Amino acid sequence: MDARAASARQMIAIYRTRPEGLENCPVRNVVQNVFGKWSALLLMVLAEKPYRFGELRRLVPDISQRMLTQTLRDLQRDGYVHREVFPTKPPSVEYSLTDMGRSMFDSLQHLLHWAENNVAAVHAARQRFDDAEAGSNAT
Amino acid sequence: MDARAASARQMIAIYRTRPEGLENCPVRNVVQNVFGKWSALLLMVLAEKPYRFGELRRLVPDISQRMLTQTLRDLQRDGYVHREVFPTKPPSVEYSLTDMGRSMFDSLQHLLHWAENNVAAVHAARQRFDDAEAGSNAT
DNA sequence: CCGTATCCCTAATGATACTG
DNA sequence: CAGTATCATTAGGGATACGG
Repeated sequence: MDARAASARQMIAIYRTRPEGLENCPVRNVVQNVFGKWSALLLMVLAEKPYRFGELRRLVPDISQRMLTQTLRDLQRDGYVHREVFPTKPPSVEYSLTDMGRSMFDSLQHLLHWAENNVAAVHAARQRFDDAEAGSNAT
Repeated sequence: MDARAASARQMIAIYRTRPEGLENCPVRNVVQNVFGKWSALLLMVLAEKPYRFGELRRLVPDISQRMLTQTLRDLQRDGYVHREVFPTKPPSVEYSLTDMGRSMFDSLQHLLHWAENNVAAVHAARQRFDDAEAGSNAT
């Protein structure tokens, strides 16, 4: 608790110390890009093993081709994903995590596991909140 | 390395097994709400200690009042934040992390720290990517 | 002081069609 | 098979003014 507080204080210090800190904040610069609608999901899939473009599409059935391309590109740009083109006919492209991607994913894991183990609790909290809200809105 | 793959496979299994899995996926249901533009930042601040509404505004100077209210409300709804109203005149409101919030934040921490320690590497990766792109676009 | 309501604008996403 | 381009839609977010 004091460890957490100290750690938190240190991080927000970076953020709020100087005006440019707002732009250089790791949370905004780094974390934000992992928090896109599809990023975490794709990282999870790629953490299992490398996959081809079409395979990823099938594994994440509700992503559009547009967002798949774009998200992979963003992840590649930040250095998490490696893109390898095989000059077959027709060409195939394989995506895999880089060392940096694996390193980052290991840190992200903790949160993913927490989520897995606490979906029910979060849903319950929402339920309570919504019920209380409905109650206070009633006459 | 196989631990990661196994863990990842298990998680995406949950996600892709059944159609309703798409909606019940912890990543979407839980993690997504921590990944909003301001959520992680506010959690960091509140992890240090409880704060009043106005204090939070000052600590995160570039958030609008609207988004501060809304983000706090969302975090409260999911059970991470407790909202306590003190009937002073004028009223003051204190926000603090709940036990669940602290538990979740501990898991999020890992990622935040990774980001802190790797901002430079991520920026470097982006630079390389953009340079390579510019190169291939040139004649 | 805290929160809400409104208006408005931009960025994010999806659907669809087309190319190497 | 992978990827791009275009269009249309929506959700996210900022500014401002008002209310308890």
